[in-house]
Amino acid sequence: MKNVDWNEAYENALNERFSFLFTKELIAAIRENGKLIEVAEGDIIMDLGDTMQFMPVLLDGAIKVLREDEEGDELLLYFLETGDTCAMTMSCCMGDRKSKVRTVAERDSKIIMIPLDKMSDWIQEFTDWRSFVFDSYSARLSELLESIDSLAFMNMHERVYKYLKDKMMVNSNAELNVTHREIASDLHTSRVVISRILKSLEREGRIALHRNRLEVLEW
DNA sequence: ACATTAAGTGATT
DNA sequence: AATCACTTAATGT
Repeated sequence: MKNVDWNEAYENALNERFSFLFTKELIAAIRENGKLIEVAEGDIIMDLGDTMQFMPVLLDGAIKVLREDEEGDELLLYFLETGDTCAMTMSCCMGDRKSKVRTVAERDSKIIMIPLDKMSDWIQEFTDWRSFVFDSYSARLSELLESIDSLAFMNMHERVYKYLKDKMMVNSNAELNVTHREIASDLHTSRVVISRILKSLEREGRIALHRNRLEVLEW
């Protein structure tokens, strides 16, 4: 995780990706106040208990958001994609400033960090910022409900397949660099169970298996 | 050649 | 679906 300076390429990316969402004035304010960071795949961006000082806006890449218990067992909540922001930070603005989730870079990503003290100002000042914040909050809530549904109503077989499809979507790649162990950890089950399910998906011709890698053939 | 790590599988609960 | 126990396969040193 490293800080980078704004340059033309980043400004262009900001303009391109957000011009249909944000006004010129807001984009200028983001450019003025936002700090840029780059993270590499696998980097932990925020961990449990970390104090939030910035609201992250994903400029490029993908991030996975995980819950963790005392023993270190994880559960994937959802993925964030370009243009998304973290709902945890928003709840932090309303009181508790400690993160209750862990965020890990799913792939190399670029993030704009907005200082939290801008949040309340901007919500009053820019209607487009206000919509963005509330829309993001509601989108994250929907995703959370979706993950509760899959946890409560889907069997492991379906959950694994959904996981693969989601992962494929955020990486825009049908080839996934992932181990059985990692999937097991994200879905909070054992490696053996994942291996068996993946094997049966392979027999159905829906995926191809390799070491440290698998390919989704049908979706 | 050897160690380490990932993945496959039968048996049991 | 989870766990154990063991095997096989791939990869690094």
